[in-house]
Amino acid sequence: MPTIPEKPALEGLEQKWTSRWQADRTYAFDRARPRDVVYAIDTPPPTVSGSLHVGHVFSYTHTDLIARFQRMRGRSVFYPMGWDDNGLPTERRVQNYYGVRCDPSLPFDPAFVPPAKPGKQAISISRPNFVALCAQLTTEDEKVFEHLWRHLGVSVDWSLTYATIGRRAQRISQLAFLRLLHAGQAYQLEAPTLWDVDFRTAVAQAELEDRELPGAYHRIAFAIANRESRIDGSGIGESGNRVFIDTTRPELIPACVALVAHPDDPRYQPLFGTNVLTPLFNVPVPVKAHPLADPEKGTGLAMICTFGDVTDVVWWRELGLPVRAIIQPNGALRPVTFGGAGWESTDAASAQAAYDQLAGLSAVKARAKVVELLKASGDMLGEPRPITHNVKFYEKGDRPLEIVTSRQWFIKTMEFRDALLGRGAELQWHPEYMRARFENWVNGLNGDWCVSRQRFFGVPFPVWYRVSPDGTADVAARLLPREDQLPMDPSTDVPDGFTADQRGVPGGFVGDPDVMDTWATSSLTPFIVCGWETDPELFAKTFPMHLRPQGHDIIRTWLFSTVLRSHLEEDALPWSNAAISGWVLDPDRKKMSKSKGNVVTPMALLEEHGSDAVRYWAAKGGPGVDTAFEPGQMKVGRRLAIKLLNASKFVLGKTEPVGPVTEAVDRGMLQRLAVVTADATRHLDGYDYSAALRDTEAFFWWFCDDYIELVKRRRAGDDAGAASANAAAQLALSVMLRLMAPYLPFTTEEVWSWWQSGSVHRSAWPVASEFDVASGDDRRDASLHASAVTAAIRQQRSTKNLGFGVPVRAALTLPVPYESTWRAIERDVLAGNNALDSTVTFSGEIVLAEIEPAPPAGA
RNA sequence: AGGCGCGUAGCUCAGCUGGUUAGAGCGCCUGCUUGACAUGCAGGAGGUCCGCGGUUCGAGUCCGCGCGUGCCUACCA
Repeated sequence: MPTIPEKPALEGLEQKWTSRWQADRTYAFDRARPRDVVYAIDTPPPTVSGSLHVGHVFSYTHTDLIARFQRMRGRSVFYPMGWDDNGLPTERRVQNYYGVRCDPSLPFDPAFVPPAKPGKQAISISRPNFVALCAQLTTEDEKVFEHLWRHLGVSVDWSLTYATIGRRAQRISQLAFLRLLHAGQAYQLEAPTLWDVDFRTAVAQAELEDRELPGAYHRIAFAIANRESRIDGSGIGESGNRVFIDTTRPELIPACVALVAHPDDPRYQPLFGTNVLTPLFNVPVPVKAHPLADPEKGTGLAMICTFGDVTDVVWWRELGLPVRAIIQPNGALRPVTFGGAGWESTDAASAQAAYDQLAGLSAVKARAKVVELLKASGDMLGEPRPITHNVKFYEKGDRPLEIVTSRQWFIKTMEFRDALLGRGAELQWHPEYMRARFENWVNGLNGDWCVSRQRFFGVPFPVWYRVSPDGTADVAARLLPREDQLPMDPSTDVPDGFTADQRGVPGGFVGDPDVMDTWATSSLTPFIVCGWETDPELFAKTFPMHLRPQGHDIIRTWLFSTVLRSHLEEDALPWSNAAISGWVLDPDRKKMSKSKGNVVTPMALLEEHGSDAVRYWAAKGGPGVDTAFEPGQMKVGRRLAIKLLNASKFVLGKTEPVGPVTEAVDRGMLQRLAVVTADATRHLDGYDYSAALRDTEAFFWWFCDDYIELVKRRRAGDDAGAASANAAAQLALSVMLRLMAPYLPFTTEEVWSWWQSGSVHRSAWPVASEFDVASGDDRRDASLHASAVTAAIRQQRSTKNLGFGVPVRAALTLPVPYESTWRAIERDVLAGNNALDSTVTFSGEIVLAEIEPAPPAGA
């Protein structure tokens, strides 16, 4: 006999079942099972120092739907969770939380304890102390995150957790790096690099974002050094001995190394090959021709600086120009001496006088100063013309990126572009069209991947250098650790053959000061979780993995870099499927974001509506589809869950007698459910969880509103008809609970526990053979006809204002095909509609009902 | 500027390979204590399927053009 609560409710189900699942290891991965039944998921490790938002709940639910479906289909689901604690967001949080800053020159202080409250002045601490604080804080954050995921019902195996800064991740990151280095696929190069002047670190192309910024065109005169080359045309000064450029960055005039125009631009033909003089500084610079110069833009003549933007880098490289760098890593203009090599000027004294007013200023302040100087010298035509333009920023940065020449580590990507496109074609995308995002990105790559960051809380490069007699690092003389020494930190570990006191001294060694880009570690999540190079047995069973779920915003970063690393190390795709979730949009159809102040705290949301209700909303947002944040949908989900409790209570409230399923309405119901099951299975196999939910949900409501209403009186008896109804209803309930288990894991588990042993989440996904008790004929029409006649009678009741409590007589006109089903459904239809009797004629094509109140009993 | 989505009821969305009078839920209106559920049930109103062309016996669905909207990429002179 089922044990059913008097008043079933959703409240408290999350607590009850999360602890039970944990105790029973319901979602534990069984590594003893063979590879062909494993289903491995590489789920995004959330940035643990960031805040969780509704988007996380949305997309992690999608992943969990697939995980639960695959588990019920008999797969051994490998579903680990990671924490992305590596990198800048954590550093920032630690700095603010404790009021500290990292100074790598300081020695480790084992006695350091952070202040209870951050002081006004940031305390400088050593790198090991700083990293320890990062680790401490992220551990706290991880607990909060894990609690939320458990509360949401994500069926992760929590014994498989990893952190991207953890020992395991560090070892694999360093090992993979050394392999790339040995293979010649990682290299170090001194090159112009995108640089954030606040974080003082290099950043990669993938981390850029454009922001619209107000700016202004300044029309600036360059003197034509050779007076013979007179030219005409627009943009050229009337006097003929000056040419004009438009620039938004006049402060870079001292860094100008050439002017450039399109080779076919008639206005500037005479200038090509000649020199002009920069204003204020009188530095001779050549006028070059290059097809990238746009005749339509500005005056058609551009100033090439080292370096104002990425186009400058292209011009500089392709035209073989010298470097005249003025922006320092901190963003300030560095001191320069005019007249010396590389800074030749026809008037060094006045150049120096001008520049001395700029040195030490930030770019923005220097700009204002240069404008002032240009106005005074008469080299600026008119006033600056305000424009808005897009400027490249580091996605986490506050000031526009500069381009600074520095020594950085790179991983080769450019030579693998075609191979990566091939991998993108090989990968199954859900939805299919997301592949275009990947191809778009790969086709647009303009350089190898810069992986070094001048930061602290990250995986160090496992490299030392010999120190030259002059005390500087000899970057050509690398000292590498053995693989069995990993993970290591070159700032504290000592290379073989050296002693600690040789650090930094001539003839000694020094560690590479940089850490890896977070994506250099995050791109290895399949390796970290599958035990690459550490657990060959596990690796063979889980890699390549089956599913990478993620948002479309990180296709260019996470997905791309993971495909690259897997291609380089294993010559394979890291996973066979990528399921891409959409955005969560606010009611104005804008992406939910903190800055808009429209972010809802996920935990509050789960507590308000219930986890199953929130999951329902998330599940309705199909793969890749941007979905509105809609509490209304969560209420619908909640109603569904409550309805499931109540309907289950009703079905299980009377389980006897049971017998063969003989009645047409029962058989038709089961036959329809068999179709629903097949459809839902097919949809989920294709990662279309929302379509599967739609089918299942629609059937469930029909089951409640029509089927149960039709058979509840027959079922109340104890004859063969009741036995048929009981058997059918219980089978249907079992199937529906399992079909809904991935979506409503708490509710379905609760009901399952009333009458079944074990977890519904470990039960078998319904299959066709379960419906054999109703096979052999096709009674689906009978069940549909019963519904149609019921609808017609209900409409009459409503029109004539006859409540259900009023017994009626019905005169029915039914379409001819009903002749074959009517006899089999008549009893249920009449009972289910409180109709005492009926007269029926078969004609026409639509169902017509006329009803009148039946005479009172005994009349 | 290119690429990719999207545009269907007041709102949020389904409508697969083209096939009767275009669907669901929410909201709205009108009723109903019917023995699981008023956290419920029944009924109803509500649509030029963005526009214009084309293919077809037939187009919400396929093709072209346009408009609107969102994202990705490019655009820093």
